[in-house]
Amino acid sequence: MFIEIDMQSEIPLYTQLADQLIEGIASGQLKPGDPLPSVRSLGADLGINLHTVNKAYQTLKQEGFLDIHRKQGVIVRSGGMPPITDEFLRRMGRQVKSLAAEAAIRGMNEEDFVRKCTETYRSTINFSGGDGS
Amino acid sequence: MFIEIDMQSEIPLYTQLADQLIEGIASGQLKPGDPLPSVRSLGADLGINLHTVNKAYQTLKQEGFLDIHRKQGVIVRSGGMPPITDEFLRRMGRQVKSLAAEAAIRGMNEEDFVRKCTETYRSTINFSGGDGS
DNA sequence: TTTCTGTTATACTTTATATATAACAGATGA
DNA sequence: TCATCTGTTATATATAAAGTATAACAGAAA
Repeated sequence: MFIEIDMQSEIPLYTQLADQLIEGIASGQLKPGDPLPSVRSLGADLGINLHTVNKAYQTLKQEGFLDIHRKQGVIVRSGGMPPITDEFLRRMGRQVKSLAAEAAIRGMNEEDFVRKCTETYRSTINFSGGDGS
Repeated sequence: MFIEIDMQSEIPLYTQLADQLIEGIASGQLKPGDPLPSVRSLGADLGINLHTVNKAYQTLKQEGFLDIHRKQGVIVRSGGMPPITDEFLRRMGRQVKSLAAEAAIRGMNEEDFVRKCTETYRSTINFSGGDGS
């Protein structure tokens, strides 16, 4: 796996894990139907508890990014990803607003702010593992 | 004050307060040199403890957005706001990356994502209280 | 039957968040 | 001088979040 956990970070471990799984899906490193490691093996790999892994899995299952079957285990959802919701737009708006305010105070103008957001979006969805087939 | 605290939110109270003060500075509702309410009066106004207010004030003082003098009390920093730092760029990059990944998965393309960021930046720094003088 | 799976349950520790109360020293205004 | 307000510090408490540890269960697979 490509997951890297920073034990010194102030960001909760299960949040770091869930974020990186989301980013893996967005970048194409994880494709619909792809199996994920078991909570025990991934926990052992990352050096964290299986319940911490399970909390990340459950969160992403609840939000519709993962499916968990008795047979196949944990897989990336293959029946279509969740759409844009009002809840997501509100959450994105709140976080971007907070960042934009601090950026503006620090002297970052609209052009630079938007450029940074654009570049970040592109670097997030474009991963070298993708092929043009 | 224009501060509104949501007691039901999962976001810590001192974070809500600090965020809204930052947004007040960015929008021009709070200008350099402007005095802020005392920790006791603002706490009473918002219905929260003075230590919670103090934690928000201390955080913003530490980051360079506020000054606290024995005489003038708490005021918006008038000697120049903190610049763009590597730490800020990293933090912004991390948060935008997380949002961009989820947005892309949910079907929001680059154009819509960037538009939302642009509109949010503009609505953050443009406040009706500003005049063109 | 053994092994692996997700899941649930219980218990525990540590940290973060928030409040309550009190006290102190500097500054202010009557 | 005296009362009041300021930020600040200290102590204590309560609650929740985060993370770990251990165990057990039932379904599936070899």
